[in-house]
Amino acid sequence: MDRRVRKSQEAIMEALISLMAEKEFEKITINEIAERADVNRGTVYAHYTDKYHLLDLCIETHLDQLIASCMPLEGLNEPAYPTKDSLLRVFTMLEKHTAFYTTLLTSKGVPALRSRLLEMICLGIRQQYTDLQFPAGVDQEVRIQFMASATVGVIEWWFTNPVSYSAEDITGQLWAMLEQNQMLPGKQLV
Amino acid sequence: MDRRVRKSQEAIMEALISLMAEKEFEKITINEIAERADVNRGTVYAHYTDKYHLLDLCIETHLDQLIASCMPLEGLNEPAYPTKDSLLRVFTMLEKHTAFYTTLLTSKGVPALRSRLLEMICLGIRQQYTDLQFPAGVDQEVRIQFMASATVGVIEWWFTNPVSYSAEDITGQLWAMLEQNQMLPGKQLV
DNA sequence: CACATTCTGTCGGGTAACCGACAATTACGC
DNA sequence: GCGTAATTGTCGGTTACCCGACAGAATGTG
Repeated sequence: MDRRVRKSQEAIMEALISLMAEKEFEKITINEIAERADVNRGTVYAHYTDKYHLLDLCIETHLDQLIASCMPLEGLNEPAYPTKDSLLRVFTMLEKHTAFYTTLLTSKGVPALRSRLLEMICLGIRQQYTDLQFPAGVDQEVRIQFMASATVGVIEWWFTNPVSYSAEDITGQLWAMLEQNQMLPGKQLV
Repeated sequence: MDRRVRKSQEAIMEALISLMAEKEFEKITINEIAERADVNRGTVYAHYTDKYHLLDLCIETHLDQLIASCMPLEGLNEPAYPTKDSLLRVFTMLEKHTAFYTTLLTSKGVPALRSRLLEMICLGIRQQYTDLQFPAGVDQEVRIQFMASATVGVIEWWFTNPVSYSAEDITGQLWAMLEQNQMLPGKQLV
């Protein structure tokens, strides 16, 4: 992608996030976004039809990064199913964009991120677990919904609560709980 | 100035400073500068003939900012001669660009900044003191040189020493010494 | 309501940055 | 030494951004 396009988009998205931390989404104007991004107003319209479109792509971009971060690393002999390392990579990415996630998870009137996040995590789990054996007795889709909801809940709590664990800490705790509930195939496979 | 020009120049200058904090000036290449600035290599050449030119303009830009910061503020009834407030503005500006000044004042082989800084301060003092009475017995140019050298020395010490006073603190101390040596016209005028 | 102000979305002309390529020079390792 | 790689400085075609202007919609203030 052209260097200029990337810079403009990054600046515009960052501007929106920083504005959303100050005032509610509906009160934000394209003018403000352009000004904060230090970009001509026309440039905003060149990339996005309106601020709703911008918000959508903003979410999409961050979730894509999140997906990429939990993909098994090539050359490191990582298995195709989730590991504690891949989970840590996700939380590290979340931590890196704290401003974005705290804003969009707490900002009232814009619950768009939470549902997209849950959706994304379900999809990720479903893909990674497709070839694996699970303990019997529970429908696989129910199990996936269970795990995804629990994970999203922990993420939300992590961002909205003043007590701030590090990415390593929270990863360790979440992983322990998932293991404790025998919802990871590790024990069957390793 | 065109928004794009400003952004490019800021990015390039900042890249040079950050590189100078890591390696000596002669080892730095245009490629590295462009890469760090996230700018096409051609853009560097569009603004500067070579890295020496870039370093010069870099120094010039920062000194211009410094000069602007010590100008008497309009509308605040500030006198035309230096005040403690104007000195504080200078140190605040210095503090704001700590990375630049510490790098350029400590980096061996590039004593360009120190001499330009002394020169600039002499000029500033000479201009601001042009209409004022001084205690007799000392040539005015000698006095100016004395004050400027002392000031530059304090600035150098401020940046190169691990003990870090705030801009307010160091301003207070320097002002006290200048007053103590009766080198400020304040007592004669006020 | 009338009025002023701000915001919106779009357009066209101008310009700076991008990118890839090039030959010439310098730096480096065998 | 000699060959390879990196750096330098320049160029031309392409693209994205800037800027000012515009009419229409929305907002808000008397």
